[in-house]
Amino acid sequence: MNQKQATCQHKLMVTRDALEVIQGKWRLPIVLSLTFGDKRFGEIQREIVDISPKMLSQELKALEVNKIITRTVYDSMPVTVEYSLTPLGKSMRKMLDEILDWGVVFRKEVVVK
Amino acid sequence: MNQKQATCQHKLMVTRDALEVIQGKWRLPIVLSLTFGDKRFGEIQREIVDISPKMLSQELKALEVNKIITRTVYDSMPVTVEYSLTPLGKSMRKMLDEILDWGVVFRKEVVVK
DNA sequence: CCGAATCCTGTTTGATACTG
DNA sequence: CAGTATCAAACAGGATTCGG
Repeated sequence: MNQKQATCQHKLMVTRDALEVIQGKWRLPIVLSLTFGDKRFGEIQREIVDISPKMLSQELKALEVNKIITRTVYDSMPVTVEYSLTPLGKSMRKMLDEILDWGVVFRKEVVVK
Repeated sequence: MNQKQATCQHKLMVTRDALEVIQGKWRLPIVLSLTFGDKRFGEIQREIVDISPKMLSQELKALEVNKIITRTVYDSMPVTVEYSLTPLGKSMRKMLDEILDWGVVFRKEVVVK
C-alpha cells in the first residue's frame, strides 16, 4: 500500500505534511486531551496547565482548519462550546500511542539519567 | 507496562518529553534520512533540499545531545564526518512509521482535497 | 568538503488585561 | 464561560562570511 514510492524523498514529503499538524508545543497535547473525551474550552485549559487562553484559542482554530477537531456551540446560558475529534482526529490514535511509547523510552534513557 | 499511570496528566508529560526531540521543522526529517543509512553532512544536505548548513549543523548537535545520533570524524584528507543513529535513534523507527502512515492519510483527506 | 561565527529578520509564544 | 486585544519577549530560520 505505502511501499511503492517508499523512497527517502517521498517519505520526507509526507513527513512534512504530518509535521504541519503535529508541530508546535500545544497541538499534540490538545489532541491527546481530546482522546479522553469531548471537552470544553475551560476544561482543556485546566488540563494543559500552562497554556494561555490565546494559544489555546489559536491552536484550536488551526486544528479545526485541518479537520482534526470540530467546534460545537450550544446556545445555553452561558454559552457552552465543545470540542471533539473528527474521524481524522481519531485516526491519530496509533501515531499518538507510538509517540507516547517512544517518549517513555526517551525519558528513561535521557531525561532522567 | 505503561498502563499503570496512564492518566491524561501523565500522558501529557511524556508527550512533552517526546516533543522536545520531535519538534521543529528539521529533526524528524534528519532522523528519517538517517534511517536509510549513515550519511555525511553534505549527503544529508543534498537530501533535505532546503535546509541551510547552519540549521543542519545546529539540529545535528541537538540530536547528538539527546543521544539520537552519533558523530564520527574520520581523519582522512579532507576530513570526513559521518552521522549515524544510536540504538535510541533506531528505536524511533516505529514512531516514525506511524507518523508517516498518518501523514499519508492526512494528505489524502486534507492536503490534496 | 564540513562546518563555525555573526548578524539580522519575521514568526511564535507568552503575560496581562479585558469583553459579550 | 469562552474567548480577544495588546504589547513584549523568545526563538526559528536565513544570508553571508570565514576557516581547517
